[in-house]
Amino acid sequence: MTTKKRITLREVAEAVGVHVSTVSRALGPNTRHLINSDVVEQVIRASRQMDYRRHAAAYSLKTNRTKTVGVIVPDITNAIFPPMIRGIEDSLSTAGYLAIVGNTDGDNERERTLLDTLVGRGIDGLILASVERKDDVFDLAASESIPIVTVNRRPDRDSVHSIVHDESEGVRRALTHLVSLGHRRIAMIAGPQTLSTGAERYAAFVQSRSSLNLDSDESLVAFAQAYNESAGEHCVEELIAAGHTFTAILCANDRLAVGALAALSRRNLICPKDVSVTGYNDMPMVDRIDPPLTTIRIQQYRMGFEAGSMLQKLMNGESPAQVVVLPVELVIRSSTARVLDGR
Amino acid sequence: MTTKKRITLREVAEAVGVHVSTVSRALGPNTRHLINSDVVEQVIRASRQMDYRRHAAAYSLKTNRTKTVGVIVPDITNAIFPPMIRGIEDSLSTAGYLAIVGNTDGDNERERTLLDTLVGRGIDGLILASVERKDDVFDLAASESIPIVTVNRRPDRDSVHSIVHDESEGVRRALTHLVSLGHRRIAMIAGPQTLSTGAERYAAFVQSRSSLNLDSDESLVAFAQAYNESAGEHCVEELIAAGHTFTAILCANDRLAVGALAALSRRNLICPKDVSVTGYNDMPMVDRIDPPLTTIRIQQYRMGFEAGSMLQKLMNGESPAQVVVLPVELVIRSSTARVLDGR
DNA sequence: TTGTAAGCGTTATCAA
DNA sequence: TTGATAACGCTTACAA
Repeated sequence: MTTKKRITLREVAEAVGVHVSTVSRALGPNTRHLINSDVVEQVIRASRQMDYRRHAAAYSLKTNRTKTVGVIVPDITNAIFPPMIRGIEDSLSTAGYLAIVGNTDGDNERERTLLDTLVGRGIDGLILASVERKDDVFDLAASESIPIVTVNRRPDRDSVHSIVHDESEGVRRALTHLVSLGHRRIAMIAGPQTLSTGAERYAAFVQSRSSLNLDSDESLVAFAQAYNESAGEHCVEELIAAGHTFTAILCANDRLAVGALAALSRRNLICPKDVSVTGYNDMPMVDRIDPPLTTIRIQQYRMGFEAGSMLQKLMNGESPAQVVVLPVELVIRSSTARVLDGR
Repeated sequence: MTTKKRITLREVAEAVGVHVSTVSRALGPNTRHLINSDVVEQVIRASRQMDYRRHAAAYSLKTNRTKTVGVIVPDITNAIFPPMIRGIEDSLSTAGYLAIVGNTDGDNERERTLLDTLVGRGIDGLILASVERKDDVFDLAASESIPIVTVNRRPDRDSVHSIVHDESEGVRRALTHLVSLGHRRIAMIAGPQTLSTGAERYAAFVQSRSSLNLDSDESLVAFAQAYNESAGEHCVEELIAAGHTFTAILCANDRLAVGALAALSRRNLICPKDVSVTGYNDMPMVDRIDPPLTTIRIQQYRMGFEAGSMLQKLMNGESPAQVVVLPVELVIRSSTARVLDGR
């Protein structure tokens, strides 16, 4: 119950026997050089010993910087986000920034309120993992003219800083892999076309399919309304209902793939014997499901880390590369297999 | 690119033609009554129209309150936490509090750093979901004399405010359910005994087992080192290796149960035909696994909400009930079935 | 009912 | 190299 009193600059100054401003300067890495090094030494020792910690509010009031950035994710439950957040935190904390992460559950209203609270608190920067191709919240945030970086997705707009993955390459690899196993009639469960990942993966599919000379039947594509399991199930039903045959399904996302797997087994179609399935993201646990999922691995942690660094540059007034495109990797597991009968 | 300028009290005051302090009072719900209601009206209208927002740092500096609370969870990936966090946020936001949630991944060092950053920033209160029975971080936080509420778990200490569930009742229900299906030899996978939930559920098992007159063979209990799937698998191996027979396993947690299921099927034991399994928590997805898990449902959202309310009372200097114990519910699904042969 | 003024802990400008 | 001082935007005695 020892109510620790907060130590202020003034107290440190008194202890050392110098003026407050001297202490302030001695403690700031950028102003330290102005002060006699013995004094700096003394000040640092004293502040350490007295357990001085800068009063964040006072600092903010004076400098108008909070050393805080907001992070908005669509769904914290989605296992790809925690590693990403960790990456963001790790890169930001080195420079003394704190990340406040908020979760929108895809609710646009909630996202707006969240942004409002964050801006109200005064954040120095914003990382958006939730952005849609046309995004009010992004526009709103941008109009506040605080630095923004989007991760994983990007809006249909120029001059947006973002960290994304090489979507075409990912789709191309998955498709090439399937083709190398003898598949020719390959269906796709495409993601929401309102998201850049959804649109780009679909475009890449169309593109790669033709460059690989595959049957390009439009009815072999089902569009999911959301990146979740039930949308995946629904799409499989749709594909089957359309009456077309296929020996493989390329899914725009692991959760869609998980749903697809469930729907297939409900139809007594065995994966991979009857139909091969690929996912996208390599989220945690997909190596533990039945069958372990062949998927495209993205760099979750790194994506976050890079976003943090990019944002820091922006906040320092530098001009980092506008877009960083991270490479992806094909992870082959047991949900894909050689096609059985010649076709 | 319209750099919106921040509106200050002074500007609102000028617009209305009164003094800053009048505006301040008119805007504060507690001081509003001091001001002529016409003026209040005017001030509110003006501030709305000018989009005034209180400068959080200035407010904090003056009042020494940040309207911010820290929330520390062990593992955000664990699906029981997001609903809980949502509950916390919802209850706190009504009073203008912002929750900053941090994730420790069970890393004690990280937890300490996190607490440090939070305290450094000045939080008005703390919610700990990560607490162990003996917990340095809790002690540290307590020594800062900021209000703390623990959720879901509690330390072995008196005078700790917390929201927990009725663990004995939960275990009792699960066990009674199994007994009602004819099971007599029931194993337990107990959770880490360093956590209150682990210890309490184990104690309840021992207690209920004797009051139900079951075989009380100590080797029918395996202790998991952590609440995760691999620990669950490991424990099943241990139980089987011990060579004892059992027709059911009561698991201290859903993730342990998921692991147990995996291990059983690897041993070609069918659940629930050969052995019934129960979980604990009713976390998302356990109704989708194979077989859908019989489990004890805890109130994740409500737990968070109550924690938020309790903390608010504490922060207001009130004295809420020290411990709130929430009731649990048995959810019967397909992982439990009547025992086959008389035994 | 409203105004005055002090002060929260910093940083930054200016002088010394 | 250091000190004095003002200012950041707000709340809150105290006065009027």
